[in-house]
Amino acid sequence: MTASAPVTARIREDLSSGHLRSGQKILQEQLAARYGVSRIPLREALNELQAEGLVVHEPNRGYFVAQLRAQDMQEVYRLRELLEAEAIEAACRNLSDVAIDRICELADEVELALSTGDLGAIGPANRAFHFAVFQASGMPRLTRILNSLWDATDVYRGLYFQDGLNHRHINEEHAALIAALRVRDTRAAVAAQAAHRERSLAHVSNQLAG
Amino acid sequence: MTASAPVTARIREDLSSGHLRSGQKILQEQLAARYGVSRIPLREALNELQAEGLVVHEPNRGYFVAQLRAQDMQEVYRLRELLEAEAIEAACRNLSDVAIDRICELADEVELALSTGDLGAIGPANRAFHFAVFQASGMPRLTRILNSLWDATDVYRGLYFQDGLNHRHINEEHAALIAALRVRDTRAAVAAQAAHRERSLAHVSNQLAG
DNA sequence: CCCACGGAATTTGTATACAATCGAGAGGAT
DNA sequence: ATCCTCTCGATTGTATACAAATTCCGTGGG
Repeated sequence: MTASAPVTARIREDLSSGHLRSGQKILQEQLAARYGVSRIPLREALNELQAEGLVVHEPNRGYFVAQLRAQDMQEVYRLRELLEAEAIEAACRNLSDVAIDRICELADEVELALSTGDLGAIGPANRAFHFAVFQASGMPRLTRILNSLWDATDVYRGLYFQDGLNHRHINEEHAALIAALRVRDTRAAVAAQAAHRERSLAHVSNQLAG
Repeated sequence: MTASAPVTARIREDLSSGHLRSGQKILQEQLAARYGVSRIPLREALNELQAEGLVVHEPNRGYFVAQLRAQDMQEVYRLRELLEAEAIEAACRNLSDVAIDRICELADEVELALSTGDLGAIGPANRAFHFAVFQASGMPRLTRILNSLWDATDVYRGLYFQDGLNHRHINEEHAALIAALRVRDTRAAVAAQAAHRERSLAHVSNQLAG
């Protein structure tokens, strides 16, 4: 999709900024006008978001913003726990040394973005890093599902990176993951990813509560 | 979607019948004419199928039938293994006795469809049975992902039910699953589901090889 | 003989226009 | 007064129409 990809991104922004509120009905014409496109690419974007569970669709009634409760959040993280472990185990079997070097570079980019405070770049850099690992699993469906799960909570993760207290932990945990991958210590790699995820979950849970 | 739901079903048929072949480019106008609709609901259907991995989309180049290899099949079944175990464990915690009775009825419907040889009804009945269990997990995203994984291989499962030799196994395995659920024996329930799935995988693998 | 280039034709992506459906609100019956 | 029904407005879903992109094929050059 050429026009619908930017639209998808803008809907995500409106979701995280609160312009689109939980449970609210989505007026297609109005949103399309807001984004300066017609209803057709908007609907394409909404369908994509529906696959991620961010909006729901009822035939002849339209799209609604999904209501994310703490329970949903826990489900997403539980699924991530299962699937990321699988991805990392497979990646450990597949990763070449040069691929690990590449992943290391991506971690450096995250560190750079964190230190310079380039808020817009942190999220994408972090995602690029983690998904370089996931993709190494050689399991494209798994990677796609994980993408979808990350998207489902991305909305709430924005503020996580802004809190400077987290920066050191993030870099340390990334380093631990890479170290484990280098020596093909599957268990340690899975554990590093788990610790990383738990911290994120804790933050997002607070976010949702507050 | 009102018009695109039937279209999705017809694309699935064309996929399983071989009218749409692996890797083939999809000509939207041609397919839309074949189904007697415009390109818009067709595209909605294709997007849904893309989320399931049955077709792939390249911007400004169009949709292509995904190429399923044995490796992809194994990925799908591995993911099912992980996720169905999770779903059944959660279901074991949630299921009430009356809910189990309902599931039992669904198993009876499968048995009925098998014995009467109502080929069109077996697949949906079987799915209704298994997803009644999955839904009891109370994890809507998990259920949706499983749906998507089942859809991805449904195309190849058609012939599985037609082979009368499988009927007895299917009924026995369903009964074993229900029995385990009744006494909340999580491990046995997961094992029953696993045995059921393995048999299906074996059949589908042969299918793909031949 | 092979490769690169350019333009026409096909095909995709999007905007506009129209038909079908849903829901709110007025009006009347019980 | 409350509930039901019907109508009208608003909104969705789909068809048609048009612009942008890509692919294919023929031509010219190396």
